[in-house]
Amino acid sequence: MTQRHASATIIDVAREAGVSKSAAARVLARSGSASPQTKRKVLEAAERLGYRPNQLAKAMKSGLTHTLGVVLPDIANPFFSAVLRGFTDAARSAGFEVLVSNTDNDPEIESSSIELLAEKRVDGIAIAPVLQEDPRAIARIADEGIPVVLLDRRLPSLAALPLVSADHADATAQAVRALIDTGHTRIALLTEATQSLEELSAIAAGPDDEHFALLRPSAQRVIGYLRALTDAELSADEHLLLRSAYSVDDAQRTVEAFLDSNVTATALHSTDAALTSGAYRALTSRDIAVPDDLAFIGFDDQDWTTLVRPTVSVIDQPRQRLGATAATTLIGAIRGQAPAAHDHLLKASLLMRDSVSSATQA
Amino acid sequence: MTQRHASATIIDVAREAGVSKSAAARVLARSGSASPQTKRKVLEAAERLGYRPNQLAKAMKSGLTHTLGVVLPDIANPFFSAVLRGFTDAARSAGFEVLVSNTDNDPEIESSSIELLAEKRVDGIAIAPVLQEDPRAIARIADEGIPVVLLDRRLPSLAALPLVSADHADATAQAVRALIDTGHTRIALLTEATQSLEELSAIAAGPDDEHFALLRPSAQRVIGYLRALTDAELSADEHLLLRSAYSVDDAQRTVEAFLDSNVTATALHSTDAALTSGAYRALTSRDIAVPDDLAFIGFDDQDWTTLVRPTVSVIDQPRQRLGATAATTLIGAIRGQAPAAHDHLLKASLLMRDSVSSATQA
DNA sequence: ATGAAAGCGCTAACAC
DNA sequence: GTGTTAGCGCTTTCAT
Repeated sequence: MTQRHASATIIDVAREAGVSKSAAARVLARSGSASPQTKRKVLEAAERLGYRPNQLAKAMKSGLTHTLGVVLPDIANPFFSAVLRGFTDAARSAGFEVLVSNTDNDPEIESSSIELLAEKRVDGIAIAPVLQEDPRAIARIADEGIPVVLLDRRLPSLAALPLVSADHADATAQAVRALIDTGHTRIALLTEATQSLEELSAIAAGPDDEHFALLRPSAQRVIGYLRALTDAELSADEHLLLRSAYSVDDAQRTVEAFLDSNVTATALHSTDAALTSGAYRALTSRDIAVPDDLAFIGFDDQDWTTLVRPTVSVIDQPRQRLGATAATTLIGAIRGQAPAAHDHLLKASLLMRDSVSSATQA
Repeated sequence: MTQRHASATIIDVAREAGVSKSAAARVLARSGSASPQTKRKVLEAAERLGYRPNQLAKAMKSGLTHTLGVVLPDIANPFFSAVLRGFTDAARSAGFEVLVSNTDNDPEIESSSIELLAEKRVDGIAIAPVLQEDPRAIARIADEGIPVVLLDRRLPSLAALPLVSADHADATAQAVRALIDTGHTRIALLTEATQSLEELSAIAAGPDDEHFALLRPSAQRVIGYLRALTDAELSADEHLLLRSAYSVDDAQRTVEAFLDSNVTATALHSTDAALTSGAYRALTSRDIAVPDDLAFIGFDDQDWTTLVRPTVSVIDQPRQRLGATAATTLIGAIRGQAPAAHDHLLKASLLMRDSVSSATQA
């Protein structure tokens, strides 16, 4: 059976059916008209030959590949793999395939990936951009009119592009509010943000303007923290802002140092997945009784959070929905629809579990 | 700046440079020869116009898209997302892009995905096939000469296709041997396999023949268990084979029922990721002291296994390497190289942690 | 060294 | 209703 490659073309089908190329094309693409006879002959010939339309040729004619590109830092990361899942599902149900790229947060790889996707003529691209100064590859394709949507984060020079992300400030605010509601007033926040408390406080006091919109997710989350405190008439304390790099180990060290210090807090919220793992390790290594000595709310619904005891309360981002929204936004743009909104900020939700006691405490 | 779509073509470049289409083509593809002058003029024109080669057109001519397809049950599953990561990395460094599809273990979706990938003329396809009777879509593309490699599992009717997977039998044997070495003789095995102990024992007693090769991963793992027992002159006990569906909840129920029964065991090994989570939950819910009351070895190096106390020993499959091997095998086949081996069975490794006591026990 | 022209598989006017 | 033809962007003989 092993026949050599080269599947039948529309010409082969036409010959086999004894009709012209265009007659065959019309039947196969169900466009134009054809007599029942022709239709039958063509369909049978196609069946017999195992005809399979060549989408490359179609794309050359139509200018549409029905393929979307998605550029992510690391698809092995649970957050992005869930986003990708949502993205591919939404794409598929709209008749699009998905070309994926990893960047490992390397600007070089990012731009070459984007360039390649553009050469393959994808109809649109979703990008969780590397946080860098000069994302010229992104700017270029956007300039050329290829639909682009930003995922999870925005870059200052790319303010014009639509964004799909979680509402980072609200996410953290939810966690902090929940802690305040259960009686906590000394709430530590583990963050990747590097801005000073003054700087962040100034932005938190203002509206959600451009200044705010251009902050990284980590900084926006701190803003949510500060606003929740302010709403409850609590004041922020520099010593409760624990700074860590995006790394489990660094987060663990940071939290351990905090626990070993004489700064007191009754609750801790960590603002991303890696920080949450690191913080949890620190709590374990220092034998902290959770929630009695310290209440804890993590970030992202990682599977271990319900495997450990006590189970860990978390802020859960709608990961698959983020991906799906990015895909549908892109597809809308491809179809020439005016976007319903420039940005899509999806709300995260708080999953309350045992690492926060429900009882109000002193 | 927002100019309308349609990037410059080679004709535009030729005109801008004042040379013929073919001259421009030769320079841009660095094939054939061209005078230094022509070269310079063309390159400058291309630069000025922001020329970007159209890979669709190239593919139409060459018959090669430099795109690989990969069809997986669920890319949000950590095992497959790691495999995908390895796959895309290897593909990219060989100059290939990757088109992904999820099947959700639905045969319909699988075949339509494969069909679509074939229509897009991918150069090769890696598939972790849905376990079903009649994978005709796979058989068809393989018959047509499109390079195909199977990932993680093989289907009876697809014995001719190359396979890249972990050495499942060896993986479980490693775990069981380690338990035996620390003094255990009553070792329970949590498995998805549904075959009877007799049937499996018969296969375990034989060589790694076709019969063995066509078993599902879960059954191959049981074979490894049986062989490790035999090697240590221990006999298998039906009661120690705990059967569960592929689901955390079912695994938890199964293990709880076992713990509540009067069957005794001093060690437990769970043979895939979901079963491991479920088993761990059961151990927690029944307050089993690990490793003192029961030693435990899980499957797949999930991140929670080092977050819980005691940390959980696991069998770790080389996930990214599986993906990378699939990609390189495929690319080799595309380039017409005879495969180094029909199958690639990669060894898993045992990560010894605290859920097994190092001391030999009675 | 360079240009003209054919063709990859398909679609869409346009005639008949 | 059906066939002829041009052309999407590129590569590649083949002359010149």
